Amino acid sequence: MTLTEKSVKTEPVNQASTTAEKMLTIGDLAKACNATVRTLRYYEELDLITPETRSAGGYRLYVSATIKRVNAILALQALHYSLEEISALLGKSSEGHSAYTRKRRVGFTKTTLTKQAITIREKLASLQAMQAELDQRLAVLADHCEPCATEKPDQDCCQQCPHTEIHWN
Amino acid sequence: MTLTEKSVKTEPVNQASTTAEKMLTIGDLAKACNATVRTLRYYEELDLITPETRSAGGYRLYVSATIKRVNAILALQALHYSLEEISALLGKSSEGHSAYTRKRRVGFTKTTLTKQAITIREKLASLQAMQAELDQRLAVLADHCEPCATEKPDQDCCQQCPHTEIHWN
DNA sequence: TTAAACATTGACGTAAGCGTTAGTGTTTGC
DNA sequence: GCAAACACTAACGCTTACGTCAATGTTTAA
Repeated sequence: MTLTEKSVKTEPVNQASTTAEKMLTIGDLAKACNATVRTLRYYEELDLITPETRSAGGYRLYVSATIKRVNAILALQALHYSLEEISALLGKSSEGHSAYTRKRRVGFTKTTLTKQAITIREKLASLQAMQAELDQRLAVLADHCEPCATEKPDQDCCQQCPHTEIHWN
Repeated sequence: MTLTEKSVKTEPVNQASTTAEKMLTIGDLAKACNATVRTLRYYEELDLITPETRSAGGYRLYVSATIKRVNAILALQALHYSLEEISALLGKSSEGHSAYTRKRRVGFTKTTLTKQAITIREKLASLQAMQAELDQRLAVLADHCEPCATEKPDQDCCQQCPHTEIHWN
C-alpha cells in the first residue's frame, strides 16, 4: 500500500466497494487548507461548508473535496471578498452537489465560475482605470511640476497652475 | 477686508484682494465627497485628514484640496484597502504639505503616487492570474465536462477523470 | 488501560469602520 | 433677534471574521 498517511481514522460502515472515502476530521481539514479549526466551524455557521457526516462520538467528518471548497473560499477572501459575497458566488453548502446529476453539477460549476469571472473582470477594469490615472498624474508631475519647482523653487505659482489637481495628498 | 482668514462659507463676493481660501465646514466636505460627517471625523482620528484650522467657535475648517484627499481615500477603500494601508500609502496628514517648499511637496507627491502605482500593479497581477485560472477552468468545462456529462449523464466517471479539479465548488 | 491528543458546544473578546444618540454650543437666514 | 440648521465631544452600539478560554467528551497510541 502506498498509504504513508495515518489516514483512515474512522471508517464508516463498510460501504460499497468503489466508494472507500477516507474522511477528514476538522483538524485534518484545517491542516490541509492551512486554516484554523475555528475558521472552519465559522464557515459552517455561515453554511459555507458542511461535514459529510459525524462520527459516533460527534466529530465532524469531511470528504476530501471539501479541501478544494475551503481553498476556494480562502482564495476569494484573499481578494477581499466578504464571506457573504463568497457565499453568493459559491452557493450555500446545503445546496450540495451530492444529490445532483453530473449534468446539473457541471452546469452549476459553470455558473459559479462565470459569476466569478465577471466580478473579477469588473475589479480589473476599476484597477486599470486607477492605474491609468496614476500614470497620468506621474507624467504631469515629471513633465510640469518638477521643472517648475526647480526653476522657481520659492514662488508658490501652484495657485494659478492648471495642474494643481494632482497634489491631492 | 477685515476677514482675510476667516471667510467661512460665504461665497467670495469680492475675490479681488489676496487669495481668499474659501474654507469648508465638515458638512460641506461631506457633501462634496459624498461621505458622512462621522466618517470624516473618524479619518481625522486616524490622522488621515486634518482641518486647516478651526473657527472661533470650534468648527473644523478645511481647505478645498482636502476634497481630493478624501476622494482618494474613498477610491482606495473601494478597492478594499484598509485605512491603515491607505495611511501608509498617502501618508499621515500631520506630515502636511503646508510647511514644505514646493520642491519637497512635488517630491512627496511623486513618492506617494509611485507607491500607489506599485501596489496597484501588484493587485492587478494577482487578479489577472486568477482570471487566467478561471478562464482555463471554464475552457476545460466546455471542452471536456459538458460533452462528457451529455454523453454519459448517468455514469459518475468523475472518479477517474483528470479534470475533476475544477469542481471545487 | 490509560494518558495524550483531539474534538464538541457555548460564550465572551477583539479590531475595524463607522452609525447613532445625547447633551450642548455655534452660525446663519430672515 | 431668534429659530433653524449645523457642529462639537463623548460614548455606546453594531457587524465581520474570527481568537480564545472553559468545561467536557472522544479517539488514538503505547
